[in-house]
Amino acid sequence: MATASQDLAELLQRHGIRVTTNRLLVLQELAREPDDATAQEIWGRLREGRATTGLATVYRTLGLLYDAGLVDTLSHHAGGEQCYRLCSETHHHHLVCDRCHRVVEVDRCDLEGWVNKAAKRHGFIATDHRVEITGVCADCRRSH
Amino acid sequence: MATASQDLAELLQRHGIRVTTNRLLVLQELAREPDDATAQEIWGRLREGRATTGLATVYRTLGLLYDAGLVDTLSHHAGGEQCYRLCSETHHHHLVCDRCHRVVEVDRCDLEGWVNKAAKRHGFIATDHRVEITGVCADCRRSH
DNA sequence: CTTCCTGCAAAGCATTTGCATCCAT
DNA sequence: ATGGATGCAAATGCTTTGCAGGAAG
Repeated sequence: MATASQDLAELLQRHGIRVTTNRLLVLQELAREPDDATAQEIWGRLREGRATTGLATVYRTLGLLYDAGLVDTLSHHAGGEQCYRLCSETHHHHLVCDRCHRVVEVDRCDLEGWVNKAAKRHGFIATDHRVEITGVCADCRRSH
Repeated sequence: MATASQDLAELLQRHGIRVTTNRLLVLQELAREPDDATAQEIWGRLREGRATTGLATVYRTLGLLYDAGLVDTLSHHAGGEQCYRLCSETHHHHLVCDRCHRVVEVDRCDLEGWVNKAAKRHGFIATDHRVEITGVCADCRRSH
């Protein structure tokens, strides 16, 4: 049986990214929790452990993972810190809770038709699209 | 007949924003061209004219206009400079050209049904949504 | 007159980069 | 071996803030 760490290593290799201790640590941190995290948060958590990883390395790694399409970035607080989040490698959208900032992926996307029509109406040819739905999640609704 | 400048002044007043020379200048600059602009670009253009407006004032003004819902912000280059753009005050979405970065508003949005269904599927109650379609505009397609 | 606005310079903060060293392949 | 990865510190660049003087109601 493959360990989680081996899975992550393979994930990197599959994307032509050299496997290093730091990269696995960052990836593990991203995989650990469903919520998103800033570069500085991830760095903080690594330092709490025995890791000596530098902040610059965390940024470099996140950039790499982003280019490979393994993480999404969301900017909750416009202009502030960027949030990173491990994501599925297929087309999907985001559902963000206004209160707790939890992010959930919406997988089934059947908007291609609508998107193409809207684009065409303005002379565009659509190549991609991105939807972000904001609202209140079940937990937050219940707890108030 | 009302001048453009008077229209802009009324726009500010209607939103409870004090009318000042600088604010009108920034608003005029935003209104002048359909493409979006960064704070620094706007500042540069004002300085090319006779204005002595400070960069800080441009930022303060844009923040004000944003809070009032008069401008949208887009961040093309994640983490880089923020782009501002005068927008209609009603619900709409964006169509962004990958090549020239032109932004067009998509007004008719009939996605509420889809959005609510997607949110409900994950236990959310949707309060808002935001769609960004990327593609290639007619001009860019023609010129290549 | 009083409150808010503005310009300037300085501060703040997230992110990037230079470089010597170290590690993966 | 050798090219890429890393830690650290310094640099960068966007944005915000403090403050004294100026404009709007």
